[in-house]
Amino acid sequence: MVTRQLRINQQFDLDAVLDGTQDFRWHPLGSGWHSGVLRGNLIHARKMAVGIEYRASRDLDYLLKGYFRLDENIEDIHADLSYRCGTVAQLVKRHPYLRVLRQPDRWECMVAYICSATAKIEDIAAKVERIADEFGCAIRLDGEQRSTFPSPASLLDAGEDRLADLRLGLKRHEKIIDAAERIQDGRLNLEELARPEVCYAEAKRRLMVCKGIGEKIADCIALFALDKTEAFPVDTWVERAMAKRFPCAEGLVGEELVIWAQDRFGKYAGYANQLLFQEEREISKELPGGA
DNA sequence: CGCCAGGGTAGAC
DNA sequence: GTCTACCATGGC
Repeated sequence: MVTRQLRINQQFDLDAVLDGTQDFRWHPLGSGWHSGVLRGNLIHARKMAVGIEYRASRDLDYLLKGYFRLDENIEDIHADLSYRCGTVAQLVKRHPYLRVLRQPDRWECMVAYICSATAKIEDIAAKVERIADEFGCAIRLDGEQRSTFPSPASLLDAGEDRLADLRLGLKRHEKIIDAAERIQDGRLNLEELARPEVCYAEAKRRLMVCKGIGEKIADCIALFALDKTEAFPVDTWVERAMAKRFPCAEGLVGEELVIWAQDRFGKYAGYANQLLFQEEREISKELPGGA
């Protein structure tokens, strides 16, 4: 067991980062602590003045640096986005600590977003947790027990019926099994798609072959798990946010809107996407029912 | 009880 | 190409 401080030499706020809802496997523990599962590691973390403090079974500094994208300079990205778009410049000021996570378990991320269609955030988290608790391995830390996320092989082993018993809704068990089979037999290789040589469009195309993965979910996986920062997932929130702020993009649907956004926001369109998403969510929290 | 919540798909026109 | 019903589940 280790307790470590990870010093972060750039603007960073763990609470704000985890308030973004890209990774569904974090929940609050009280007293500012958060519990999460990263690549099979149970971790307890809290915000510090100059970074974070965490407890885990081993040193996770390297893993966390990748996860939080500390290898890139967020200020440069903010500057680029702000130069390209005044509207996004305002959003950067309002959400300076928002980050796009690079999720280390690509498979888990894929399953999580397959579970995301027409579900509320808490429901998605609950579904992912149910899958882990049922088919993953128990892991413990300081009296808390959670579960690793099961591999494709583990889920195939368990079988579609047992997955269906979890009541994931919208025939998600079929879609998850289909994805697991593709990974298992090599038709789909997430590690390869994550390589920089594989471009965004190609990665997205390969993902969309899978059952239950359309434009939006493919973009989520590409952005959060495959390191394609130009991915631009258009859900109902982003659609609303865009309609309000970019009347000139009115009428664009599906891929047309994605291309428009990438043209305007550039290589880090995904960051602009998350800023729009976060802002829209906060607005709706403040004014329930407001258009 | 009716409504809605991070979409995707097949079938109809 | 665009529109529609349907897919399930839980919470309010």
